[in-house]
Amino acid sequence: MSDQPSRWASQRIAEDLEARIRSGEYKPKARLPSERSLAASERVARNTARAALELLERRGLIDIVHGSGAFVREPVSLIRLGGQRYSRALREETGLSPFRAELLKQNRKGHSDCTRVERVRPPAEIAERLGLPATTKSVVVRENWYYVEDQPVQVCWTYIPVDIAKGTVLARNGDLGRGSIYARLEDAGHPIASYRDEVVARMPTNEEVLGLRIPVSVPVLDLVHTSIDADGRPFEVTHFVMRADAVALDYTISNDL
Amino acid sequence: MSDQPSRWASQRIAEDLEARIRSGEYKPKARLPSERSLAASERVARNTARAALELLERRGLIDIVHGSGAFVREPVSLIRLGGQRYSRALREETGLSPFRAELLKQNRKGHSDCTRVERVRPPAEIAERLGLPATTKSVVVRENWYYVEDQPVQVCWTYIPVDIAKGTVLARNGDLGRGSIYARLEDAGHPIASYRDEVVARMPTNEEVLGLRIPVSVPVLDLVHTSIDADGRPFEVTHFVMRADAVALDYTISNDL
DNA sequence: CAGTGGTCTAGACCACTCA
DNA sequence: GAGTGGTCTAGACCACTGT
Repeated sequence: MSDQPSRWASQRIAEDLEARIRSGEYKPKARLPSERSLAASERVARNTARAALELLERRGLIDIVHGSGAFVREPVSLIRLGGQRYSRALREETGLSPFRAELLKQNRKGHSDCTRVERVRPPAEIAERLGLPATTKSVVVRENWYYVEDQPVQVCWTYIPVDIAKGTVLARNGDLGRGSIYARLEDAGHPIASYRDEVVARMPTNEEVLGLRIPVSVPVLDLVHTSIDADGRPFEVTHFVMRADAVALDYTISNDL
Repeated sequence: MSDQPSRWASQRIAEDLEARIRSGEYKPKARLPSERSLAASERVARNTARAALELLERRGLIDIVHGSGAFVREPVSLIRLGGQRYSRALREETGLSPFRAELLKQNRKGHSDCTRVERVRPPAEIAERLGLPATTKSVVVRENWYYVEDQPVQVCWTYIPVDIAKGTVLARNGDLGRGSIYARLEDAGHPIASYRDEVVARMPTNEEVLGLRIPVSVPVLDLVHTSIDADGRPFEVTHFVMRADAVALDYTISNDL
């Protein structure tokens, strides 16, 4: 029935600690024994005790903090981003942005923060998806950070062609008003008729580890969203980076036979 | 302009090696110096040379093989799984399963392999999505492995209620014929009117590392697909696990306003 | 400043690969 | 069996956290 004891000391110690975490002996946020005390109590070298803790960190059970200790990670509950989050119905019902509407639907607390609105030369992948020539010098980019219960879970950059954003609130950093960005794009003559979401998963870059405060060993979802109007023309591209242990995607799609 | 040299020897050595990989000095599949020879040439302890190689492995640049050496990883090119892969049009045009139709569209070589067809007690999440009572004793499960250029990139388990599969080729391990599984489900009176895809990303389990031959440090996409018929009833659930460095998802969705 | 994790050394023995 | 990576020891010093 039960597994044979692991051949390796570091593995055995890690399994011991894991069992004690799962049993509740170490609760979320509790501090595990220090490397030195583990080494003494398990009668191994400090490096071996350390290796055991690193195994648990890589498996996502604990966070190790330099100078402070190893702590049981709090379980995060998934926020599901539904494929219907761009619908006008949801927007008009709540007056909220897609993210906040989704939070409300799931009865979760959170907020978002627009940290930057400026004109930049669009990255090649963005210009291509907006149907702009590669030589395009300038698009409006809006950077937004999203928080669930004060934890950063998602960051995105929304790119809008200058001729669409120019002279509107979309080009300024300020309150976007009822219905948020997609309502304003609709005001500007661009309702979302359809959209394309391209999704990959990967490990976070160093910047993302710092910015999203992601524990090492947590991957990110990298999503490029392209909004398309009734004429089939793309008018907005948003690049999302999301903590994969905090965000799930949920698409319901009618099958065009 | 350039970064200051890294404080740590292991980091510096890793950056050195990375530069030499990117410059083409070490080409894909090439073997890097052994830990012992690196240690000697860099005048560090073997553990330090080893730590440098582990950094590169975690970043996905090399694969370390016990007893053999450290090898530059070959870049994998993404296979994109489009949201239209379930459409009857694509199926009838090619006569292929969604995966193989997608491969054909992208002009890639690959194959799939049905390794198991049997009756099992459905996991709770599956029974729930199929709209079956939690007490359901038996559904048909079909396990399939998918390969691109002979590399395993995806495994899935398709669950079909017994009353739908019973007496059909769906309950047997054998050629499913033209159009594959969704054509046979349609024959059985269940065309896909819509479907729901639930996507998360996570690190692979140990079993998945072995089965999909995933390098450590590559996450997986975990997708639960539910097919729904014209009456709004689910009739098939497939649980996919995909190598995230080999598979991307691509949904084009018409926005119901 | 005491205690924590982070990196490193110079060895040892074990497990695996490949000719 | 020679050479590779995998684990471990028993130390050392450095960097960071908190009181």
